[in-house]
Amino acid sequence: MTTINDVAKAAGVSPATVSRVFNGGRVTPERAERVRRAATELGFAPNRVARSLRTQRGSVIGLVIPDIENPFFTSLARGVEDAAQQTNLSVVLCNSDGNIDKERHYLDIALAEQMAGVVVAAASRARTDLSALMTRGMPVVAVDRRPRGASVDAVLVDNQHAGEVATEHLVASGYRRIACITGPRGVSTAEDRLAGYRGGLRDALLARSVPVAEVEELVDSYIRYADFRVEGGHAAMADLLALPDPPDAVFVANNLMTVGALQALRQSALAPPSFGVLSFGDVPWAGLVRPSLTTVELPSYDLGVTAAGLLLDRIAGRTAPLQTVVLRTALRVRESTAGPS
Amino acid sequence: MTTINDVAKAAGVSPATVSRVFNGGRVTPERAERVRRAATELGFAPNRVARSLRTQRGSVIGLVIPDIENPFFTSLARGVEDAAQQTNLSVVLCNSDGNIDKERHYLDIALAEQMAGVVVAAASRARTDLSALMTRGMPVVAVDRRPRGASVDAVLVDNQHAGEVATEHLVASGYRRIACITGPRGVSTAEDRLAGYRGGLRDALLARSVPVAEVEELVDSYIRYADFRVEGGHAAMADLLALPDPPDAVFVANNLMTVGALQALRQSALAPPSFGVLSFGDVPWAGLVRPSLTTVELPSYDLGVTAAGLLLDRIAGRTAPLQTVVLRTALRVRESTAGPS
DNA sequence: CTGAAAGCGCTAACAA
DNA sequence: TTGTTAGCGCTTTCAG
Repeated sequence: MTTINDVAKAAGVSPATVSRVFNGGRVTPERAERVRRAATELGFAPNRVARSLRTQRGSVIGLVIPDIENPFFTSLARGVEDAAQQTNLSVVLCNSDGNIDKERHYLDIALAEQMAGVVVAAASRARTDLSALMTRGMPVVAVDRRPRGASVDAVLVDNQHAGEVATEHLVASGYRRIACITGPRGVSTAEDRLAGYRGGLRDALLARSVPVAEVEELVDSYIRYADFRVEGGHAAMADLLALPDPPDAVFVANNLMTVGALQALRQSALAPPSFGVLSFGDVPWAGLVRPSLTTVELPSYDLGVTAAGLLLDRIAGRTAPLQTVVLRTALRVRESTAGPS
Repeated sequence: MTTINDVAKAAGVSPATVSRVFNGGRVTPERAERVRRAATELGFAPNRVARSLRTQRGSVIGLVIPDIENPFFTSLARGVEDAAQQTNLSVVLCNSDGNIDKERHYLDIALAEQMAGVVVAAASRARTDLSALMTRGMPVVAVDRRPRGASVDAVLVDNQHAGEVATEHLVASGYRRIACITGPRGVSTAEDRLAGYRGGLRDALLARSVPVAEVEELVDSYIRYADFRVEGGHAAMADLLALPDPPDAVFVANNLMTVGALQALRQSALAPPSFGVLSFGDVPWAGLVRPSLTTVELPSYDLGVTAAGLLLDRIAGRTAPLQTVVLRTALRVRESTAGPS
């Protein structure tokens, strides 16, 4: 392995000068040129590990997400990677599986590895603990969810608003008994999307002059909490269909659960659009299924790019006050919510 | 940041002893206990960067793939990550986009970062150059494609055999004019799948007593080379449909192009299974589209696990001769190839 | 502008 | 078994 010393010797300068050439220090053009030539000749590339040790700052950022196989995070990851690449930073992929312990393990590694920073889609809003990173001054940006009480930059989507818009769309399409399958209790994204659903549906019921007293009970009876996974969506849908007065449409709070819900519907010989289905979170194949699927499109790639951008700024030393960026969603209407009958 | 020295001081031992405690060296239980206690009290975690510099071997492996957004690689990546995690190695994600230069850049970083090893799905069989890594003794495992002339362990699937099986299935289902959309010329996976198609179809035609002289020409006329991407699949399918005697079924050599092909079919008001569609490479939604999609299922997750396993063995010092592991595919028959009529 | 020298935190000989 | 010592390759004062 050729080191900075080899290059220095070959170019007839000191190691310090070589270092300066590679880090934008002031060196006379003539010597700089000599150094550069020697470097290419010897096939020299600075040893990042040594540099990291010396500067106490690595050239790697961590990306902690629940699961890269969820298309939402796949795309987010790609955004982070593309943005990081611009600044010559590498991305370490960490799948937490929504498991608090696994997540903590990765955060510890981020510290031990002296990573330059971390982008984290927290496993839990309440229990994810970023304080160790903060204490050591490691830049952190939260995406999708912001851990409670953590003072970090965050990039989010307006879940509640999107949930409301989605529900209103189902109402407007003529569905009357609209159910909601949301994520685990206590997970902010799940709660927010549910809140949007609640708001949208409550308004609709009141407009239909359902007595105020009955509204809450009616709304509640059509809500199921699941786990943001395929199986959970399946079980919840099956449960809803077993109701004495089953729903005629469902707002599913994430893409994975939508897959499960569709399976359950099929097993009951039900299909959109006579049974309305609206998925929160796009899936790559939404336009291909027959009928095509109406979705709330999340800007997952941009979420990644934006989060990485914020992180890179912090790494570069920006000291501005904390920011929260909220990216907008878009309701993409397709066939699965064309209306009953 | 607490260092090994702080712990040593607190425990009343030498830094070397602390190091040994954390690396399985021989230390009397009593002192080891004292060290461990001091370590937890001080919240000490060994600095991986310093260790990497000292040992010349990092605790990070590189994963170089064309694109994490391709579900095949998503799943492969997850497999690699899961396997690496077992050994406390982290995975750096590198998307080459099939671009030779981007790929080389990442391989250079692997060197500079002193990564413990690299799993690579080469951008090009002919042009991907692993020699720099080999020279420096960095363990490398190839997945999916094996760069020409590189002496590395490899984990592959039997593309040709799978292509043959797929084609035979289309024949058996009653389709008569079976086309093939494959990947770029010179890409081994594309060529192998095509070879399988050729073999399968040739046999079928001969069995149908088509004159030997005509067979090759017939087969060739239904072959299109595309780029393994959605757009390419779309264009190729459109082109095939414009033929005077258009095909009645198509074998598409990867999942992305299948999406494009399906779009093109839809635009021509054609649909499976009257027009047979068989995709090489599974897609998460294959069972959900209507009609559901017959696919050659690739063991992408296991490909990742196996490759990482091989790599970890090498990192651990295995010196056994080079291995090539071929994982088997499975034809998953669904509705899209139920037959014409 | 340039070079000498001092480590960053850790591990691996070598001695004891 | 334990401690001492000498770096891994780089950056960064501090003199010159």
